[in-house]
Amino acid sequence: MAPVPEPRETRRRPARRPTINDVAAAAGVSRGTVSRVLNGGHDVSDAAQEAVERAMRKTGYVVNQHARSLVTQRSQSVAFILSEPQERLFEDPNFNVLLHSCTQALAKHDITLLLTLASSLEDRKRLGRYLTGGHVDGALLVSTHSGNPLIPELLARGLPVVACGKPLGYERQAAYVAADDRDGARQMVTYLIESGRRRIGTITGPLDTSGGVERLAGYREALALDGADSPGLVAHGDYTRAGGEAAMRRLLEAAPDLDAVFVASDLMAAGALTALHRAGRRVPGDVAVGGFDDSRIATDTQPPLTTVRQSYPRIGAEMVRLLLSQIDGESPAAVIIPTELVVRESA
Amino acid sequence: MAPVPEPRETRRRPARRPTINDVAAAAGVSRGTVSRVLNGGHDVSDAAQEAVERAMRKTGYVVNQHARSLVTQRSQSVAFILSEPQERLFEDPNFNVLLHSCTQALAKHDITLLLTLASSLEDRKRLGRYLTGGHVDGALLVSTHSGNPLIPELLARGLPVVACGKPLGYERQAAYVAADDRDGARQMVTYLIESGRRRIGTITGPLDTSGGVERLAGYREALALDGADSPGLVAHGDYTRAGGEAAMRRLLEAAPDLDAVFVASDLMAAGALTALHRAGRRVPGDVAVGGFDDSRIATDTQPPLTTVRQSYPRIGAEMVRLLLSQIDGESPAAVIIPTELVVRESA
DNA sequence: GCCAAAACTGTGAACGCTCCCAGTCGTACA
DNA sequence: TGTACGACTGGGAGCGTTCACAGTTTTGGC
Repeated sequence: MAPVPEPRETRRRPARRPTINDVAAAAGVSRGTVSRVLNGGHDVSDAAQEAVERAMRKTGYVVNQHARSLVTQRSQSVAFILSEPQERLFEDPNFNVLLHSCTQALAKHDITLLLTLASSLEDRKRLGRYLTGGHVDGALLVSTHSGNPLIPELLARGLPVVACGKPLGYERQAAYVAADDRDGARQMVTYLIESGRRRIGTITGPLDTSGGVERLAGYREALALDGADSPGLVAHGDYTRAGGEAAMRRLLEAAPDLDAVFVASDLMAAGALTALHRAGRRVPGDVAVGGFDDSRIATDTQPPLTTVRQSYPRIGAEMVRLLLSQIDGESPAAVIIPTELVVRESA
Repeated sequence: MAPVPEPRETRRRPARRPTINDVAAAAGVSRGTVSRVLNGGHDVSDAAQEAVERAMRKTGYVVNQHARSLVTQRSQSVAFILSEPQERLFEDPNFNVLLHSCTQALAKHDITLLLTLASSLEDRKRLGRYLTGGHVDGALLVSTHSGNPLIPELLARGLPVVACGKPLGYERQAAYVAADDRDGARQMVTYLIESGRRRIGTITGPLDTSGGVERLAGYREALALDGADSPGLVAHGDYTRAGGEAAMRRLLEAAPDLDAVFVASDLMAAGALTALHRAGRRVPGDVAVGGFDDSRIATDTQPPLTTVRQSYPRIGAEMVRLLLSQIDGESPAAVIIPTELVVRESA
């Protein structure tokens, strides 16, 4: 009788991937020595070191991360969590900058960044299980609207977490890195006042984000300080271009005589410019426009935007620093990054 | 002597997270029973089931994924790999659609999608280690330029991989899902010919991607079939708007009499429209423009683009299907998704 | 009321690592 | 020449699960 032919799969799925024991055997040393080589090679003779390295190459050994993590309780990876409808973020050039700077900062510590999405409730549940199951050593949170249920869950599990922007409702418990939104807004509005504007409106961000709240607060502070408080000049936007355009239209209707507007993001400011243009107002001649973010958009608009710069590379670096220190057992901290007025042509 | 105060950290980092044994003890059952509850609850009495569930709630138990993965050899997660400079992809609305459809399809199997970035060589190395270390059960690859060193590495490890678009150089070894680029291009160019165009140029994608190569091949096939071959009418683009604009300018210079152009992506086509407009050509009056992708951009241009639709939701779903079947031990396969001509106003 | 089968339960043995301790050398110093 | 110490090595124990198997109890058919 002919032998049964070997099933096809056998070739694709090697019976067993080499373990540390296979390497040890091939190198003629013990498991312990191989492990030492794997972890920095302290207290290993040159001969052993070389034998192990050769054996690893020969066997094609790759460490089994699960086995390692099981004992070290570390996974050498952290999650970068988007719990926002994705499109909005991907559209934002600043998001790319932040993502990139976090990746770089983590790379220095040989930690992999995992970008995870959670748009639906279902997603969020699975993600919660994933994160608290020990898959990652910590989490970086962006776009933290208040009421994000992931925050308390991770906090309760003791998973190190750092938010980008004040996590409304958890400022005391979760670490975060935020730009000095209030001061930036104050700088901008003060600048508008100093350049002679008297009827200054604002388009805010969503008021369930700290950026939305704080920038509005800064606007109010600057105006109250100068006794030029002007209620009714506030319109709410949602950080989108279309939202900014619509808000600007409302503002023009409610206060046709306004001569300046502080917009809480560059993208919304771009929309506001469109609305002003359609309404026949010149910028900055009739109406001065101030943005926020100093994103790539700011230089692409006509005219280029006077705006408030927040350094995303720095924010990313600080987030990573805070996260790593928490992973090392430090208690959570908050960092506020200063903001800076950038004068261009729109104001 | 006063006792040394307990260090602060103790509160934040609970001494030990509860294990399956703690749950078993609290529920008055054995480890095995708890495990059975964890894995579907087969062969577990109602009383035991309930006792275990109560114990899990009481102890705040969460399964340790590393321990589980160590024995099951599965991590219930797959990587979605971007080895491209990120910005380009994030700008592409189709990318979002693909990402979303993959996430959804995986969610049905309770598998988490991990988006990983690898722009630099260094990144790629770390990512290689991460992936082959057993962290993920498989990988989805997008934007696969030929010469991506990650592909052979993952293949050699036997990690299930599915590429989006033919992975040039590894078509035989790696599974992939691709739109029928060649046929789509053929349809478009045939349509241009049939509507009476005679001097038909093309703007290609990068020729180290299968989309670039195949769409050009389709263009050539359609023209050769009709004996209307027109060498010199080919310009190369890079899938960006600016690249499309520049390529169109070159085309106009080399062949001022062209009356149609097939552009290998909608984004480049949008750039081409700008160039044509600047050159004073009317579309479609003087020059017909055909795009590819049917992305969101296609309806935003002036005039809206006649283009070739490839269904990204379907591509994502198929990628996941192929990946899961490979994880189950099937051998890699290729799937070609049909493309469809969408006639709008630009041609 | 008996017996086989089904339903349920507990336990030892992995899974592949790291950590720690005990041990074996060789070397420098008294 | 003895001894202490450092450099290096080997192997047991344990990380928290799942799995297979051997039990024990319950059920159902005759």
